[in-house]
Amino acid sequence: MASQRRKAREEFFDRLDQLDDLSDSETQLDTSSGAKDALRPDSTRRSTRSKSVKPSLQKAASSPQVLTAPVPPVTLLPAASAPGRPTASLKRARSDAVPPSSKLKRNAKRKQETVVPAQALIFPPEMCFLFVPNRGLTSLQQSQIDEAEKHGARLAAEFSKNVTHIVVDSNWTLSQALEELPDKCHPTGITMVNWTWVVESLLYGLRDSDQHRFRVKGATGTTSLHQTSSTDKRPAPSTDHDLMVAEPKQRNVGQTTPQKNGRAASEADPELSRNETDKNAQTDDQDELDLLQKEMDKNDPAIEDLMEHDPSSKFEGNYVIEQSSNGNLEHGSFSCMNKNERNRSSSNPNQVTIRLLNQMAEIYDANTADQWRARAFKQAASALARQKELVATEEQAAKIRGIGASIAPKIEEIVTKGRLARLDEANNDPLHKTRVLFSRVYGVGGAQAAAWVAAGYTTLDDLKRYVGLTPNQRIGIEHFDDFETRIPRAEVVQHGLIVDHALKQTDQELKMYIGGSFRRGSPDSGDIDILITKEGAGMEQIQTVVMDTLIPQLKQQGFIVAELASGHWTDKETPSKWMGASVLPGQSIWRRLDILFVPWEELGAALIYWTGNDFFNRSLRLLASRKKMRLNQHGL
DNA sequence: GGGCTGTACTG
DNA sequence: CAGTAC
DNA sequence: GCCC
DNA sequence: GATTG
DNA sequence: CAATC
Repeated sequence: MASQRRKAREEFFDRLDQLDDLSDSETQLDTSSGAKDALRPDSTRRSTRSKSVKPSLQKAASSPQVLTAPVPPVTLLPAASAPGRPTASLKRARSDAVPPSSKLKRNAKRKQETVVPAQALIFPPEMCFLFVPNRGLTSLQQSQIDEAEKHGARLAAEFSKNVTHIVVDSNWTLSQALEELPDKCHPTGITMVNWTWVVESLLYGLRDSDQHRFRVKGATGTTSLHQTSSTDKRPAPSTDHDLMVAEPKQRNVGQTTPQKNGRAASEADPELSRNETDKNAQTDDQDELDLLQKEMDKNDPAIEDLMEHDPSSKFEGNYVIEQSSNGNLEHGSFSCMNKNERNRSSSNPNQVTIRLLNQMAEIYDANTADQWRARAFKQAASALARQKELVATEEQAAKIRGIGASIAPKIEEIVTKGRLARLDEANNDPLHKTRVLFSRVYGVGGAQAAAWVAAGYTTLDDLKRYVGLTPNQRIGIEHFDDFETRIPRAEVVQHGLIVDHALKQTDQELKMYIGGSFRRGSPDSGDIDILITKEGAGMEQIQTVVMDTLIPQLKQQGFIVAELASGHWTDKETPSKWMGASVLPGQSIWRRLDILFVPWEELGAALIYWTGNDFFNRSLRLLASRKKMRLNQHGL
């Protein structure tokens, strides 16, 4: 029986291994084999908790019957309408014993190389920096400059021949920066970079300045002002590969465990040719590879550590799950098994339809809290997003999986009339609009919104004045716009760097990853998801260090400005996440920041979860459950 | 008809 | 426990 | 609302 | 999908 | 096999 179980799990992973990338409505994920390997019980899963498995072997029925629990009675009070069905609680058999048997050598090796003496020289003596601006600096900037100096940076007080690098505040444009410089000086041949370059170099070793994100805003070339470097001819050269996340334009060339490939990678790794897809991009690929390689040779823990590497964590069986008989499962319909078609939303001919369908979903979310109907509309919209052609007729629409008898005619209606009566109806209803508005506040959902509307409130201001808001809701209202503003990818990095910096001061061994849409390669994100882990560490240790040291420090620094949820210790459970808000130095907009405490053992599963997206996770978990397994953020 | 992911935090 | 969020 |  | 007619 | 649950 135990072996059957094991086999099932093996198969589950094998299937996953066949995937090149994941389905995602917006972006493509470079499925890191890292995550998969991490989750995979290293091939020969020895009797995972098998004793605990045995007793409950009877049948799936022994596992939480909650699955069939009746929907609780719905009361008439608006606020109480349609509560979610209680979810099954898992029987958990947490194993904290059983140390990882085989650390991957890969990792061990990497480890070694990674350890850099604290005060290593980062900037070679021939470099000379001029910072722009070089007065009126924020304390953060000043300390960064100090730090740079400690690591070998030579500073110039003003422009001179000696200057090799002009470092411009990341928020400044090129023209702004030039005004700071003497007119006559023509910084030809001098490298212009933005501040990020220095910060990243400090944290991770000298960065290649010839990268997009180090460009001064408004500059055309990557580096030298008037030097037209031929490397800039291509429209979008290397972007983020040292971030090791989804490569926006082409298939990910780099291995997910690049450090292992060493030089050989660029030569004749069969893996690479397998990945080769775009003949025209050959040179680009080569260049990118070289760049990537350079980074790897320098082998900084680099941002690579921020997001992705091969953690070689291993999974410890956590759940007592049932293996009843069960035959084979056809899985033609799991979106988690599809590649992402990368149909850029901007170019999707069904754009309008998608938007309206999503609005329909919003209605059911906020108005009637009908999660299933809302879900159906969202899935239908998502299905349309995957179409390459305009879907104009009911017949066309009905063929698409996820679109049925009710939505199909709506699609035709939208395409022919440009509008949807049902939606107009709702939009003309001020009560509906107010409900939707209210439920957009952080901490307010459909039920609360409906209750407030029913009580006669119509504006956010009303709520502030007359309603007993929870602290979180108050923050949600105060920063309503902030929290709805998308976060540019570059800013996500900034937040990540600040956290990472503080992290390293706390304990060099702590590692962090940025997850969420950032990790999926999105050009912008709704919030910032950060996973913190440490080799060999458990949840308690990480939670403690983060809550006792990291968070207070970041608060004191003014970076963390709000705490929305931080959990509390109980007899049995250690808090596993922190949610709050952060602000970049010198800025005013608050960003939603989530920090997750991830035990080393669970890194793989945690990465899967926190990389998402929603649809992907749900699909993958559903797939697991059909196989009589359960997947969550802790493991399979 | 019955399922639709599975969990954590707040009040 | 319901509501909300991830 | 969709799917099985 | 299972049941029903 | 389609309609129904």
